[in-house]
Amino acid sequence: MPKARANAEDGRRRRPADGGYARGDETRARIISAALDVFGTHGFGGASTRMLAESAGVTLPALHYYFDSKEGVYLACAEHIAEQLDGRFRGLTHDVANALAGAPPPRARLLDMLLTLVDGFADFFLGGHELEKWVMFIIREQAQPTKAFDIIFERVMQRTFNTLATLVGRLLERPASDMEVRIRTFTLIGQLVFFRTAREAAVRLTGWRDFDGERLKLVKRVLRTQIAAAFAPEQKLSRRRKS
Amino acid sequence: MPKARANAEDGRRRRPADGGYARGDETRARIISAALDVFGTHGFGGASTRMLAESAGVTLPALHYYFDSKEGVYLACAEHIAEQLDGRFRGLTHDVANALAGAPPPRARLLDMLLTLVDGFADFFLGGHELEKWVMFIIREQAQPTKAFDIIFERVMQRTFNTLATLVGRLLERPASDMEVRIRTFTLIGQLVFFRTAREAAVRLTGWRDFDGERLKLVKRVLRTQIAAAFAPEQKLSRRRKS
DNA sequence: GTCTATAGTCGGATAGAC
DNA sequence: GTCTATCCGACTATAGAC
Repeated sequence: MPKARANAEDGRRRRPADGGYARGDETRARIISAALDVFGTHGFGGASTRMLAESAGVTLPALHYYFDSKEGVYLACAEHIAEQLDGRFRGLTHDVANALAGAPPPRARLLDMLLTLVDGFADFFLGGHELEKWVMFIIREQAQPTKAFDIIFERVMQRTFNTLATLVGRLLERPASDMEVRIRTFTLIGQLVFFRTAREAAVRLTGWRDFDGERLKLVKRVLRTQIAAAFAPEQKLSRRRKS
Repeated sequence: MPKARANAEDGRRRRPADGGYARGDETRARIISAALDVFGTHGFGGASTRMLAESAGVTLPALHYYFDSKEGVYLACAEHIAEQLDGRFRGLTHDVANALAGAPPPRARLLDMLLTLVDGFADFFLGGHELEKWVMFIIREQAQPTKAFDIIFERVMQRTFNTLATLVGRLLERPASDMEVRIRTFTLIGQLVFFRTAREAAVRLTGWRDFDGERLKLVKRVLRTQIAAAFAPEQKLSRRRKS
């Protein structure tokens, strides 16, 4: 895939020295917004600069003016995704992170927080926001990670996962670093994300066209049931102890 | 992505009329084998015919001799994947399908079958076979399905999913067509597949390099625990009844 | 059946006018 | 900052010798 660039600022062109965020910034934003869509749908290799330009309603050289190269546009997309996801997920995990930092909440409260969190993630992953193409962007990066993956992983995934793992850990009375805790956290997320990564299969297997309204409610109910069962006190953990 | 072709046999060139599977069939197989790797890694757009040819150790025109076009190679890959997956999954689900066709097995036996099945799927999705690149091939198709997705869906996914759903349905005392049953089946698979689709994230979050040996055992143990809990008799289903 | 050579197209990127 | 026009390399695909 793309060659690394020798110069400057993640492929983004430096702003002119006279300073000031001129009208061009709106164009810049429009390019990124369109590129998210195009890259998300076709991938880096499948998207052409001409597609990107047309989709953004700008001419081809505009792309190279605002971003040094196609890769520059791509990385700018990754940064945009990281920024937006970070904001969104921070909103979801904010209360949990606070609660976990303070006095240990009772078990019922912990489970409640987890269920609420999963509910929020379900809205995010199953609903049809503008954000939906981003997931494919990220999934593709997992097949062959570029700098874009580093950006998103370090700025969003790591923190969000650790918050979740800490919560799961509390429920299992183990630290967030425990591997069993981390695996369980991972499978938990997997249940949700699969509706997005295997969306076409999901659509065909359910006969649904989307996952909104009542359908979303059904999915959430199933998830709650399963998670509540998985974290039922008697079922706390499997036999083996680590140390 | 690729334009549909007007002619012949899923893009595969008809064999010469003198019949006979000459030496060329070995070349053909080598091309497909290499192409699976290249398409799996780079996607359709990201892969070039030159890559395909070099990787297979053939010259460029050989590609067009055996397959009409780049798309022909791609579709042949899809057929290969469908064929192999079908074989593999039939092996896994064979006993289950038989058991479900006969006299209703006791509940404990049903759960046991489900756990065994999940074990088998875990080996498949987490282990590092030759088959590993295929998953990315399929995941990409979910973003923007082409004929390749139809091939794989109809030949493998549908049947495998329905077997699983039937089993899950029995455990929940509902038909395989019930939406709650299908959703639960879907989340079940999601837990497994996520280790492959989000492999890079999984690797970074666990610090593991692969999911073999003891690590695979840990993942399997976690899955068994969770599934057993989710299908515990008391936890049979959520409140609502359908009809 | 397999090659070399090449046609024809489209890709990313740039020059230079305005 | 934004455009038209264009370069040039890489791409898919084919023609035609062997």
